[in-house]
Parts: sequence; C-alpha cells; structure tokens
Amino acid sequence: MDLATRYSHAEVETRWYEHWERCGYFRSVPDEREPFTIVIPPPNVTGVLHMGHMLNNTIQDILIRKARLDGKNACWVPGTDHASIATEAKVVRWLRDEKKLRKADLTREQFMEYAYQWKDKYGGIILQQLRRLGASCDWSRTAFTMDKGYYEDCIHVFVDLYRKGKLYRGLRMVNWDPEAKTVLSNEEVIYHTETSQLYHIKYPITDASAGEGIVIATQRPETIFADVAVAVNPKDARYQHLIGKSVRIPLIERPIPVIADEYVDMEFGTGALKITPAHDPNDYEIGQRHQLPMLDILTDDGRLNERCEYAPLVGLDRFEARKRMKGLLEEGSYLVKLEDYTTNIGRSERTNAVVEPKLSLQWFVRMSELGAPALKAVLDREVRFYPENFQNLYRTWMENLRDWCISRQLWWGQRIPAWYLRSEPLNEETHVFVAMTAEGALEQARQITGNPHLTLDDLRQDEDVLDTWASSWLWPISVFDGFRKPDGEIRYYYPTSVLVTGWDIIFFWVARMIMAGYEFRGEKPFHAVYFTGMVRDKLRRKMSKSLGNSPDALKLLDDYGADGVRYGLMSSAAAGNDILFDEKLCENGRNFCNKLWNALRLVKGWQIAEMPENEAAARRNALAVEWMRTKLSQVLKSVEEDFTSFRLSEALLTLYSFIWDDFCSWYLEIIKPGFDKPLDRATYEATLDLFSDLMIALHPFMPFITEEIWHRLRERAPGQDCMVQHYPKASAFDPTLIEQVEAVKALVTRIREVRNDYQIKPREALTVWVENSPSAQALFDRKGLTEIACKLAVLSQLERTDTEPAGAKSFLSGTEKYFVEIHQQVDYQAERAKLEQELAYQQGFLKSIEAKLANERFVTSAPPAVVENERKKRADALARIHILEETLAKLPA
RNA sequence: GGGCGCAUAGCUCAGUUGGUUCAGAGCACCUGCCUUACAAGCAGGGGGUCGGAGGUUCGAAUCCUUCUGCGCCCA
Repeated sequence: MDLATRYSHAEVETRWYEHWERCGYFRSVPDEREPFTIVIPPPNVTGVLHMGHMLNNTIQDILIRKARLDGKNACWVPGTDHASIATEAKVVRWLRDEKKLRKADLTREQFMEYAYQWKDKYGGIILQQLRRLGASCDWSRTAFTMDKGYYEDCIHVFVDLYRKGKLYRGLRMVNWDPEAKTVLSNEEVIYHTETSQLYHIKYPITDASAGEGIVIATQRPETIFADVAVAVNPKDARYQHLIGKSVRIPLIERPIPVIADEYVDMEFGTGALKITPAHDPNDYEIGQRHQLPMLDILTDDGRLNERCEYAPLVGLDRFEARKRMKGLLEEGSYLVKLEDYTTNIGRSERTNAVVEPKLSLQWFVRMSELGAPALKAVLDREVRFYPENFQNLYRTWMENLRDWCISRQLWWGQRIPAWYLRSEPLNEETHVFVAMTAEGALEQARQITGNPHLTLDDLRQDEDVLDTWASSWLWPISVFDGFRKPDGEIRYYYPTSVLVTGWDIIFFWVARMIMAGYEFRGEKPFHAVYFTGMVRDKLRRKMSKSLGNSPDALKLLDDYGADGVRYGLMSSAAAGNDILFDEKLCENGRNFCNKLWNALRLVKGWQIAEMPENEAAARRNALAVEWMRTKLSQVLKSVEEDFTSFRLSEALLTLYSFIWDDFCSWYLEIIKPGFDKPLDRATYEATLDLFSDLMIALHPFMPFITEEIWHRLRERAPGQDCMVQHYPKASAFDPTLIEQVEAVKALVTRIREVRNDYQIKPREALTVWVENSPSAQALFDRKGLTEIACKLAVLSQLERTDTEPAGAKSFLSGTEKYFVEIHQQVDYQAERAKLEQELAYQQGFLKSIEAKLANERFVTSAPPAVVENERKKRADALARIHILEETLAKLPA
C-alpha cells in the first residue's frame, strides 16, 4: 500500500459523510432496541456555525455515536428556531436592501410570505455546516419552530394554558425595546455598568410657608412630566413637615403630593424620590400601594408624547429630550446639581437599545404552578445536571419566579390566538376570546355576548406573536408530534436521554422545557442535562461576532479537519467549564490524526510470514499482544465509567494516551520486525484486530479518520462500517501483567537515560545484567518479558547474575539492581552524587511511611488494604535503600 | 446589596467517595536525534511547599472556618 506520510482529511471527510448518509445510518425509527435520544438545541435559523455550536454539537455527536455503537437506537433530532426578533430584523433589512420595501408598507400576510421566502433561501445554513463537523443527525426529522405542525402546537398550548387559568392578559410593567418596538422578557435585558449623570432637581412647594422646595435626584430628567408624587422615608426628619403637602413639577407646574414610603432610601441622593409609576418598576409598586395614577408619557418608539404637557419636547426622542431638559432646568433655576454617576443600564439583548420600563398590556404565563414540579424534579435528581452544581443556580431562579411575558410586538412568530370585539376596543380585558381558530372564537363571542348575529368581521385578532421561547420550550415534545399524536412515537423517544446546552440558557430554555414536560406530558423531557461552558478567547472574552474574536469555524474545519477540531474542543472541555479556545489544541488533534495514519502505514507496510522469526520473537510478540489486550480492557473500563458520568474529555485523553503511548510507542515498537524481516501472521492478525478495536473506541470522538483507517486495515464487506460496529467491551483482566510491563518500561527508560548520559548510540547493542533476587526472578520468569526489554532497549543480552560484573555501570529500577556494560570510564563522582540524592529521597520516603505505620490509630482505623499497601511500600523502600547503600559502598572513590 | 463559583508547573487545565511513589496532562522550555511509520516526529530532562492563615482527621490538593485576589448571576 502506498500511502502519503501525511494524513489529509479533506477528501476523507466528505467521502465518509456521504457514505454514512447514503447508508441511512443516521436514521432512527422506533424498534425493539433501547432508545437513546437527543434533541438538538435548535440554533437560530439565521445562524452560522460558531465555536459554541461546534463544541455543543461535537458533544452531542459523541454521545449519539457512542450509544449507536453500544447497540442502542440512537436518534438525534436536528432543527432550527425561528428566533422571532432576530429573524424579523434580518428580514426587514433584507426587504429594505434587496426588495426596496419597508415593513410598514406591507400587510402582515405579505410580510410573512417574504419572511418564509427569506427563510427558505438563507435560513438553516447552519444545518449544512453541522454536516461538515460530522454530526450524525437524523436529517429526515429536521424540525423548525414555525413548521405548520409546530405552529399549531404552540397555539394549542396557549389555548390550553388559558383554559386552565395559567395564562392571563394584564397591564404590567414590562421591559420595552423602543427600537424593536416590542416587549422583552427580563432575561432578554442585559445590564452593563455605564456612566450617566444624576440630576438634582428642585420641585417648588405649593404652600410657600412650608419652605422653598424639595430636591430630588434622577438620571432621567425627561420623565419628571410623568411624576405623580414625591416620596420620602416616613422616618426622615428632614421631610416630616412636608408629608401631605404638595409640590409642583418644574416647567409644567402640575402639583403632586409628597407621600411617605418605607421604600425610599434616606441615604441615596437627597432622600426624596420622584414617583413615576408608568416608567419605573419600583415606582410602579409604590404607585400601586398609594393608589396613585399612572401617566405614560412615552411613545412606542421612545419619544415624548403629548401627555407630558410640555409642548416644546413633544415628539422628541427620550435622549434628545434629556439633553434639552438640562438647559431648560438651568434656565428655570430648577437644576441644583449635576453629578457623574455609574449605574447599571439595561439594554436589549437583540438591538442594544436602552430598555425603557413601560406599562403595557401583555400576555403572561403564571409561573408559580408550572415551576413547582420542575424545581422538584431537579432537586430530587429526577433530572440530573452535569455538573451538578448548576442545581444551585437553577434553584435560586426557580424559587423566585416571576410571571413570564410571552407576547411580542412582532409579526414573525406564532400569532396569539386571542380575538377581541372590534366594537369594544376598550373592553379588551374582559371580552377576550381565546380559541384554536377564529371560528372557535366567534362561537365564544356569540355565547358570551348573547348576540348570535356576530360574524368574523366583528372580531379582531390580537396582533402580537409569541415569545420565541414560548415555542422552543415545547421542542422535546413537539419534534416527536407529542401534541398531535400523544400515543405515537413520542412514547418511544420521550423522555429524551440527555440535553446538551450552554449554561447561559438554563432559564430561557432548560427550566421552561422541564416545566412544559411536566405540564403537557406529565413527565420530564430528559433524564440528564449536560451543560457546556462558554467558548472564550485567550483574553477570556466570550467569543462573539461583534467582538470579531471568534475564529472562522469553517476555516478551522478546513485547516485541521473535523476530527482535529473535535479533538481540540474536547481535549479541554470539562462539563460546565468555560474553555479558553486556542487553535493549538486543534493542531494537537490534527497531529493525532497524523499519528494514527502513520501507525496504519507502518502496520500495512509489513511483510507477513506464516511463522515467527524465532523462538524469542514468538515469545516477545505473544506477550506483547497479551499485554495490549489486557491494557485495552483496563482502558475500556475507565472509558465506560467516564461516559457514564459524562466525563468526555477524560475518556478522550485516556484513549489518546493509550493509542499514542502504549500502542504506538511501546506495542508497535515491540512487534516491529527488523529491516526487511517479516512479521508472523498471528501477531499481524492480532494487531489488526487491536487496531480495529481502537478505531471503534475512538470513533465517537473522531469519526472520520477512524472510519478511514478501519477500512484500510482490512477488506470490509458492504455495511461493515466502523460507525455501526459494536463498541468493544472490557473483559476481566489481570493487572499483574500491566505492572510487569510497566517495570520493563521503567527499565528501558533507565537504559535510554544511560545511553543519553554516556552518548552511546541508540543502535549499539548493550549487555545488561540484573542482580539475582526473588523479585527479579518473579519478574523475568514471565515468558517474553526479557525479550521485550531486549528489543526496546536494544540489548544483546539481559541475564541474571550473582556477582557484580566488572566495568559496568549499575542503576536501580523498581526494586531491582541492574548493571550495564558501557566500555568507557564511569563518571564515579557524578554517579555518587546521583546515588546519594536518590538515597536521601528514599530514606525520607521510608521515614514518612514508618511514621504512618507506627501510628496505632492509622493501623487500626485505616482500611486494611491501605495499611497493607503501606507495608508493601515500606518493604520496597527498604529493598531500594539496601541496594543503594551497597552500591555506594562499592563505588570507587 | 443578595447569591454562586474559581485559585494546582511559565500558559491552559485534569485530579471522582479524603488513602497506590499523588502532586499529573498538553503546550512552552532544555539536551540529543532527519533511527528504513510519523520532524505534525523520536529519546531523555528540568520545573509546582496545590492562593494565605487556621481547623477537623491516623492521613488533606480534596472536608470546615477565615482572609486575599479574580469571575459570573440576580437586584
């Protein structure tokens, strides 16, 4: 076989992905096997592959491929999220740039048609990109949160919750995004510390006898027109005489009362607080307590409206108005002080506009009842979190649930199935008809109003759509048709096995899916949640498009191959830990591929003979194979445990070092035949089998190269692909052999060290003796071990001796004393220094062990195995010290 | 202001229920090698009193308290 010295991934990866897909390996249909199900966290339909996706989906693919190899019916459902606000923004921009259309000029229906057009043309690119990564999703199941069926499910759930009294419409303080002109949930508001200015403004007192005025502090001077009171703390001596009096709002002279409320912090600002219930959540609360009116002075796009009563500012943007206020207040001598001030400003996650608290009529889900079973499930480990400490975060949030505002003032999304009477616009709060269809709503309207003559034209549907998360929380149910066919295949696939997602959406999505699972199916949506960390750059910044610090995912795949990138991501990605991404890690992955490739070249390059070269080779190879099989069992056992506890990086690193170090550096070197010599068939076949097993074991992590090598190792029948084999199972193994080989490895290393020290050529054969002792005997009685040592250390002989050979350098390895013939003057001075250092270490070591063993309480309270082990350590140390002392004594001065 | 988490080699991090010669890996570094699989490699090596202090224990990187320094979430 003529193979290039470097592995090239490009052709291999596309070829195998196509092959797997053609063979239908990704497809899952219910059968008698145990299911293993994952639903993808649907990326935004507008999304393109970034580092976070690659990490997240690599993990899912590893779990899915492993389950498939374990003989389970693995089903990974892909899909995308319609991402209402993000996508609508994209579509609006596209319409403007490409079609020269403005949203305002389109009807809702026209807009939706364009939006679907856009989605079909540009949406879901990311699903194509996931294929490059090797994702073995069942593409035939690709779902989309705006698919017809999915849409219906959302509507069904809305109606269901409404009927159950878990959904209501109400006037509440909400976070308003004046740019997108929509309400945002609390989770969609991002707080940053920003500097602004604190205005100290004097409100003149109506009753001049009580004083000149009261000074309040605010960062938003333009909102004074919406003030309905000034509040002070009832305990505040400074203001006692003013409580109950009234003050006048600067510029407009409207009188407002001075009230007392515990909420007011006497230390903050001047201790007097302007109360603006329509534009501040805390003021809203105070307003409610004191039955104050609410005055909304802002338009939906953040401009002052006529209710502010100050004509010069009507129509101005809130920030422009703020600027003008400064001059106006100064002019009227109302501005007492202006100071710089740092505070947390909330901005819209999507548009980055400063969020305005605003009073608004919206739809809310009552969270208290939904939250209870979802919290319990996690605390009872019914749904297990990996890592477990995310439970804390989850609990804190779940214990402080606030009602969820699920209406959004957008078009791209599921339109809220609520209808109102056109003739009674003011009665919306009472005359709401919630139904699956307009006809259903009409039916209700007729009954409730008692007017049988009402027609569809008398009804008007709510203009708003659902919050995106109010569709994605149904994902694990809806993708299996759980609402429309509750007894269909969902009974097989649900609850899903594991959810893999970033911890940043634990509230947005994870918590709500758990709630939806219990609410609509009476069962958890998944058994486990694996939280991935955030991928950060070397400066610990979250990778984002706006920072431009994210490497181009596709370029990484080009440069290092999917296997290399998967390795790079996984090698440093313990669950829940953020990873500082470094391309260097992908380079390691690529190098590993090359290592595997070259191991293949080596093995396939050998000539084969029916019989071993000689007795020695036969023994050597037989033991090597036995050792490798034993070690493989040990490794598989540990890999299996790692998978059970989702310690995927551990599993990968275990396999990596087993393959690189044990298989390549030791095993292949042991059995490697001499120049132009053949390898015996038995060893060759065993090696191919071992190599094949290694490829299956590594396949979940690095699917492409393992498939390629699997096929190059042997001629495989059609359908005999690596990805559909059985994962190798650990069998019972005897650790003694592993220990013995480790002893030989240590010996070989010591001999190589001697070569380095004395500059003896690697190929120059050396003669080595081991001092006769019971332990030396026990070690080298193992058939084949001596031959292995000779091969690896390049020895002409390794024999036991009772006498010290002349002109040899001695050294200690394990508990044995060895002599190596070096044909040159031994540097006794250096030798003595080395031995003394070693002796000092061993004596210290011995001392610590003896202290332990002399301790009565240790011997009585520690487990017997631990004590026994300490005794063995003592015996070994004593043996070593004896040898060292003896050697030192005999050393020429 | 409330809560959560982190601190281990120059860098990035593992280290599971406290117990094996347990102080590890990769990268970086040093020395020697283009040895007939692989220089994307091979052989060998140096480097950390596990953030500080105290405590529990026969035994602590691991458990507890506290301090310091970071990070994050919520208000």
